[in-house]
Amino acid sequence: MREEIVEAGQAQFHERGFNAAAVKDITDRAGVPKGSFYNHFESKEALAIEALERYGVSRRLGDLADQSVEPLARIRAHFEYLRDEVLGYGNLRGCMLGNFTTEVADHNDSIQQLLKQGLGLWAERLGGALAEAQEAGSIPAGLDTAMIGRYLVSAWEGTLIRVRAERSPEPFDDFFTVTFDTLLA
Amino acid sequence: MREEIVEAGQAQFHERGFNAAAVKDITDRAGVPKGSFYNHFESKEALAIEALERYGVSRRLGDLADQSVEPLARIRAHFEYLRDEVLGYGNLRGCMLGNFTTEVADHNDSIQQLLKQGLGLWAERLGGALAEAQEAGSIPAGLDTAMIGRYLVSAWEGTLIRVRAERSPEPFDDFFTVTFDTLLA
DNA sequence: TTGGCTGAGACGACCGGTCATATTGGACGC
DNA sequence: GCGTCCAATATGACCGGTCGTCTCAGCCAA
Repeated sequence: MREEIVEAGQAQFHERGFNAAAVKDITDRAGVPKGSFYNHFESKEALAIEALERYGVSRRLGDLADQSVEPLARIRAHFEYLRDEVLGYGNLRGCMLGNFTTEVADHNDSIQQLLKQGLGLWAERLGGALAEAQEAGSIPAGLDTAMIGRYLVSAWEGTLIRVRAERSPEPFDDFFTVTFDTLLA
Repeated sequence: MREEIVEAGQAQFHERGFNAAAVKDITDRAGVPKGSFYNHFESKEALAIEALERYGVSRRLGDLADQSVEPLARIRAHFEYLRDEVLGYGNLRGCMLGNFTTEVADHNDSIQQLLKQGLGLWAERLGGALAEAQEAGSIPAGLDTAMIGRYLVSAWEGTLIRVRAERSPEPFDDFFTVTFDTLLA
């Protein structure tokens, strides 16, 4: 039962956002009685924290360190994976890390800390793969790879905002073209 | 009285987001009785739409077309203006366009349309200034300026997400350095 | 019988919106 | 200029609904 609640929670938070996703919506989706919720979670916030942690894992940051794939190709595949997920949602929902930052982070220190770590880790992993790409001579030698990694997190999160505003995958094209054909070329 | 409500609405929506900003919070902040609200606005959503339009105007996109300033300097000044505003909020709040996109756009077509237009206009203006900079020889000749304009909107919105997650202005440094010293250099 | 777990529904707070009544401002007539 | 009337606006209590959380009666296993 607990597992069903976590999955349902993640889906509802992702789809509606934290405030608009009611505990009742989550338990309905999980097919469990609403009263049972507090037998498993201390609060709605506690579930949100667990859902965010699960989401972070599903970003598959490990792929960015996969030595069997060329660094630049890894980075591209990573963003393609993320893009394809959003395409599967019909260009809705965005990224849970970005969504929660926007809706919750200013007012909730626990969640803000978690998001800071999550986004920071992602940027770091990107920076790592970029450094490898630089060593391999795939990207210009003068780039500060840690900084570019951070910039790409920004560019990606913003791309998702545009995808949602436009309800179109076209901003992804901008991201891939400018990132790989201009910035990293 | 109506003006007070609009200003209070904009402040509350910006600070708390659409769902968490109650009509009562807005009227309290405006110093008007709650019942008066519906004499001036049909609904909370109607106020949000007006607040968003006001916010769009306050982005001062006209500055991007100011012929008395060099194009690249205009662009930089434009982002510095936006950055300074966020610094004034203590690295909280983000951009209302991005915030509403994240929280509301998936579920509200009217607001989604408005946000699409708002972000699109901004990208277009940036693209225009970039094209001028390119003609002036300030940025590389091979760049697709319209696409870069769109990419910069993404990079900026994502930068604001990181600023909020980290509660730190450092992501702005990444933005300015990578944008002006790498991407447009 | 006892102890632990479960879950339906109660609880108090909050929400957007309504509406009967009160107040105000402007137009008109003297 | 002043008084009256009416339309417009203001007001705050109320409405029905939703919300996160908690409680306690019921159930089940040992």
